Amino acid sequence: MFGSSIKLTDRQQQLLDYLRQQQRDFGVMPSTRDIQKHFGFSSQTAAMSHLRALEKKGVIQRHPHKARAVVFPEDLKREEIVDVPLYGSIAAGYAEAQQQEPDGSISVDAATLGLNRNGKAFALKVRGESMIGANICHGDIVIVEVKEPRPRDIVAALIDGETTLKRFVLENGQPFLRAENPAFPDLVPARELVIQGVMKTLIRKVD
Amino acid sequence: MFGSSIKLTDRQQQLLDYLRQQQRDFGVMPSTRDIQKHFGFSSQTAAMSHLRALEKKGVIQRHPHKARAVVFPEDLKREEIVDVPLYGSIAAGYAEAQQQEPDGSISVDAATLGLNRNGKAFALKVRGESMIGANICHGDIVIVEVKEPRPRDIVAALIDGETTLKRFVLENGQPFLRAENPAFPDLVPARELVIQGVMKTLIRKVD
DNA sequence: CCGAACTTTGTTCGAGCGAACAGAGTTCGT
DNA sequence: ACGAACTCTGTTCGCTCGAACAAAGTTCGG
Repeated sequence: MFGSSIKLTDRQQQLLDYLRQQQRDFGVMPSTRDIQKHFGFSSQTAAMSHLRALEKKGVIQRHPHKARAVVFPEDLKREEIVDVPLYGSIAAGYAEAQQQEPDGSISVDAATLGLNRNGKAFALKVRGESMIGANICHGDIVIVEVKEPRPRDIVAALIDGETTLKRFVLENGQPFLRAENPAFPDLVPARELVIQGVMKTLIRKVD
Repeated sequence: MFGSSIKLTDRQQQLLDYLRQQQRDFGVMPSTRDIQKHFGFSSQTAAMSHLRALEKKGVIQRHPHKARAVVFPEDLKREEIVDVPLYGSIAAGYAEAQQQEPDGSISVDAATLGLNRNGKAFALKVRGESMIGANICHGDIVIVEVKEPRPRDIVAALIDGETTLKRFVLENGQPFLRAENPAFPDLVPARELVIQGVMKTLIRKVD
């Protein structure tokens, strides 16, 4: 992408990997003494020199006179990340509070998701082809924000004790759900319509 | 989701927001003395107590006896995040090295993307309906990994000085590109076929 | 072969920083 | 009105940690 392609020494690469691993595993950067011990240096100065070298090559940034103050530049440029729990399916009874165990988690920056940290959201794995007319396929992952739907929104709704994706339609003051597939009938709610949220984003992984 | 719903005091929320903001802006956590100064406390102990309270409520974790060692639990559970540059379009001549300025950036965890830090990738905004048969719409964002395509892969290819998305097909030893839309003809390469990468993931934002 | 960059040693200094303790004012629910 | 939780003060102790300096061994390209 740019000038970061200045080559690193073997040792410098090792140090960088160590920094990254520590940050991932503990969330905190090692001090120069931590580095010294990990690499078996007899002096912190060795660690210091390497950090200085890495900083000169632009792969890290440092805040002078602050402890454990090594930063990766890419982390600074990054937007805020939000974590969305992924449910393979949502069982009945958990319509309001998602108290189930997630099947995993999806972490994306808020900007591409169109969400903020406050808005509750979850991800749902699509089953079946009932929304194929909206180009939503079996196996796709849909990010759903918990909020009131507007007409024509695609929503996650609780039907027969199972969450499915449908389009929310309002005709003559009567709300109902419509599949985007001629093979599926409209669904007029028997009693009440349990809408769990509104689709905001779609993610599809190809093999 | 779980017990993190223990309510925070106003002051505790302010402190948490401050921690988050500092981490975003500088990549480093504030020390107790930084907190003290920021809130105008006359003693660090106030900061200490609040940190302890936040830790007890589970919204932060701390590494005892380490400097600036406050961690957000969600950051620890999170998978590795990779940043993918987004290009609205890729002009000719930049087929190999993406030396253009990105129109933005997408940050997603590696697991969701199916990529690792090493593999080069970029994101592309889809224009037109030529892949509608594969349920890829105008306006979708496609993550493309730079690598050799296998037959039947969907690829980003350079055609007439512009990058487009097509299916890579191999028939009788002859490679060509096929749109997933009957209104578009097959594209047999005049001279050579410039494949920029293979589609790995699709992201669609709905209004 | 010579020098530049990389790598490591050994030591000292002083500010950074978490931790602890005793005490007290404030808010809020019951 | 009583207590619990929240909030803040003032101070001291001692490890943590970055920084600096002088020196030298190692690797490697030209």
